[in-house]
Amino acid sequence: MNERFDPSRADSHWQRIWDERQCFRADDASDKPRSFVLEMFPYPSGRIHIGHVRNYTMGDVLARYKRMRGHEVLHPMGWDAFGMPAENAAMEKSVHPGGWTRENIANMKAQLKRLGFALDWSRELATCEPDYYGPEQSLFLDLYEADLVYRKESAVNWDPVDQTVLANEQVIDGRGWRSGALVEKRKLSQWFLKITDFADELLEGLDHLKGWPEKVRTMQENWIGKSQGLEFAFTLSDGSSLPVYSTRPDTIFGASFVAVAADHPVAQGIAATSPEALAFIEQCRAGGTTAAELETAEKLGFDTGLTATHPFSGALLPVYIANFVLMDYGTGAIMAVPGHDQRDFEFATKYGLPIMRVVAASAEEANKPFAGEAETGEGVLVNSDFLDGLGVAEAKAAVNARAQQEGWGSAKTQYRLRDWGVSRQRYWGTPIPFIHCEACGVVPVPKDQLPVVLPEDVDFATPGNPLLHHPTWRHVDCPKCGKAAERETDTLDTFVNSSWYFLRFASQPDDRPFDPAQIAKWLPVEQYIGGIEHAILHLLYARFWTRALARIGKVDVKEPFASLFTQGMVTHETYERTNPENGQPVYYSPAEVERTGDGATLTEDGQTVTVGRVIKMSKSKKNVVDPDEIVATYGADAIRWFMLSDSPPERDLPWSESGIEGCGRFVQRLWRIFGQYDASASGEDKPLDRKRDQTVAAVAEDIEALSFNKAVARIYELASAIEKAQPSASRSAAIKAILLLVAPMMPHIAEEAWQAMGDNEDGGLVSEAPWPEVDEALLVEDEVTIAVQVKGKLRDTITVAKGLPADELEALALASEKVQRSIDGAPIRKVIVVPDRLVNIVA
RNA sequence: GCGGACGUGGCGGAACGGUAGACGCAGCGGACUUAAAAUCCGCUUGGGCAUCCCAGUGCGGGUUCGAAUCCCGCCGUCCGCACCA
Repeated sequence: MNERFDPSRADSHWQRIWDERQCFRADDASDKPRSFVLEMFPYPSGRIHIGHVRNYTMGDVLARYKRMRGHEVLHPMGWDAFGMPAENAAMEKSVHPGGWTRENIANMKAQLKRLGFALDWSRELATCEPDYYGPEQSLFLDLYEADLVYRKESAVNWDPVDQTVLANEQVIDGRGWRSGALVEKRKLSQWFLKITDFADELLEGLDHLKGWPEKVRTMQENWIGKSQGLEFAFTLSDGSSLPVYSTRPDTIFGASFVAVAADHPVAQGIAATSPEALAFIEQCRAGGTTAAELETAEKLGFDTGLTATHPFSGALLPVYIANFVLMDYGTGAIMAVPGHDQRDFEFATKYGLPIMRVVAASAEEANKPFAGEAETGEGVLVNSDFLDGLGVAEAKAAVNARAQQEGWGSAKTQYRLRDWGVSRQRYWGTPIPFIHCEACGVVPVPKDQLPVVLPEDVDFATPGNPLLHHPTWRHVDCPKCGKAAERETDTLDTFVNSSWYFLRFASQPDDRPFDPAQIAKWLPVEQYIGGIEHAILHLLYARFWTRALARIGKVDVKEPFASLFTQGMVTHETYERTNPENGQPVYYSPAEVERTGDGATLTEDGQTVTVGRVIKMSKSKKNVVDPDEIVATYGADAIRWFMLSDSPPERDLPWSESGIEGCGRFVQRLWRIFGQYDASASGEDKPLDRKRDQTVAAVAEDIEALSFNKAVARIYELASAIEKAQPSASRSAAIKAILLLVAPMMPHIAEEAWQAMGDNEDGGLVSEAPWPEVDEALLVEDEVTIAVQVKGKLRDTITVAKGLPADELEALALASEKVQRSIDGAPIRKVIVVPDRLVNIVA
């Protein structure tokens, strides 16, 4: 063996061998147990970033490990290739989105290959290709036939200067990001998927997703937001009826005003005759639209002059237009109970409206004043007529019953979840396969005419959707009547693309989206790994899409991902100086900076730069490192090892230059250990045998739990034990074992050493070798070290045979000189003995 | 504002309610070398500067023979958000 391991040669060598032998192709016909390991596929932005490397390394270790455990592993890769950045590039650099995207894919694929991932590239897919989005169109038509797709009016952000629809993120302070023009709300007829039909199913299904993090399930549960409440109508002073929804009907006697959303018909009606009301509504629309902005914004209202009659007391409650009421939830109108809802409390305080107590800790506290905030907890009803003395739950039931009985309201289950709007007024997406005919209306494209292919000859110089002003593409004959008609020019939300790609990975026939028999074999995905930012939307949409396909009999699986793991971000410290001219920070990249002990200097001028906080790597802060450069310097195994070391995978991983250097050193250290392998060595080293098998068993457990940092620590320990050992058959066995343990993590050096050891007669690869067997008997220690405490404080430790009875342990503990000194003659009151663990003497 | 999580050495972190700080990084000392790199050995929570003891897991309480771990109340940091009526 050479003295040093040379990754620049070995990496590409083994990557080529794996390719040639098609080591990682999944066999659909295999009768082995199956493992579908999947990481969220990347958007082809152009370069792999460190976060991808972390994500794919974790999946790769699991995939390679499962293969060693005798599983048939499906570990595919593809490209989430539709989306806005390609169109932005087209506008900025005059390149075609398709060309730009495909070039990025080629670059990133080469980068992934250099990292040595065990991927089945034969199943590679890109969502921007007709062989992917064509089948998607066909599935969309299936859902349409099943009445799960419909059209309705919905508002979009319209940039009047760029003549284009903007995404929320393109609206900055109410203005278009490019034009700077004030954004208008425009109503368009758009396509929706009936995800709300599945609200209960999706909620219910969360209970069975045992392999999902609790926090993600909670987030989805809150997102779906099932609530039980009362929908009832107020009679207004103009004679009309105003339906409201409340989850706290028990507090109805505490209602002191009624509020409607700015977009509510009542508000619109008032605005028609009141310029002040109109101005107020405009003001509400101008403000921020996110929850955080709205919740922290000052509560504002406009008194409409109308009143609403309280259904029980007959009191006349003022009706306000309020900026904190949402048109999208419930009926867009509320009964406001300031005493028991914080938002209502703030509003009532501002506008001097009554704040009444209707829930109290006890009847005696019926008139206790409020301590500056609403009380939303449990209690008994007070000041509430026939409800007095009831608990909150009973009172809700009583009010609901009365409303039902008297015919002015009824109990209702409400969901926060809204239907999924999938229309995008953009070019670079899946064309929605419909045709608009003046005579026949909206007509689906017949399946034998799919795919509806995006035209390549498009013009980005003209503002707006290129599909709209393409000279010929839109114009088709109606499939029904044959007269001239027009294609739908909206494309599908890219979340549709990612809602079924895992199905296409499992099966990709030419003539249909997938073969259900293959889906049944591979799905659900055994382990899905990706960023927490997808906790709600992507994961909920994928769950919905799968369930929708199951409902219409296309697949036999309801939940696509059996286990989910959400990884942390990769972070790095920042380097900055303050620009003396404008006081703004100027950031420097790690490559421009030299780290010196506590501080850092800019290489260019040798002057110091401030070492800033450790934050998520981002281009704007320049605290990024390029995986390619790391691979070129240290090799793929070192960067993979770094991704797995130290930080638990669900937490953030701080990147550091010294950390990757340490990983590079460990690669060489391993190489020296491998070099000590001697197949002919003899002699037994029992403690090393035990350490070896304990490590093998523990690392297996750690990998299955995705606790890679712990597995890494154990491998370090075994490495140290091997280095301290004398040559023996045991040492050679331990070296072989550690090679197999690191093989899923550092496959290149593992292959190189496997070959160099030369006792794999058939010339097999370590990538095809089985995981080492463990002698269960060796795992059991025969000696244990026991803690001896006096009054809970450690005073001594004693090493004894494992399984020693309690009375003997107690005697040994009391015999300890240190213990006797600590007891100092005090009477012993109690002795707690935990066999094989500790003795605690209470004196 | 609401929801979710997390607080352990200089840093990343280990630790079924049972020896806190495994393992890695950084640092210090030493060996090897003409020298450097590489490598190897040792030390590394704080304090009293004793093989001994005291304190110590964000802060304050509590449960327990025993708490980083369980409970209550604070403080701080991070993440998500579509006002959930």
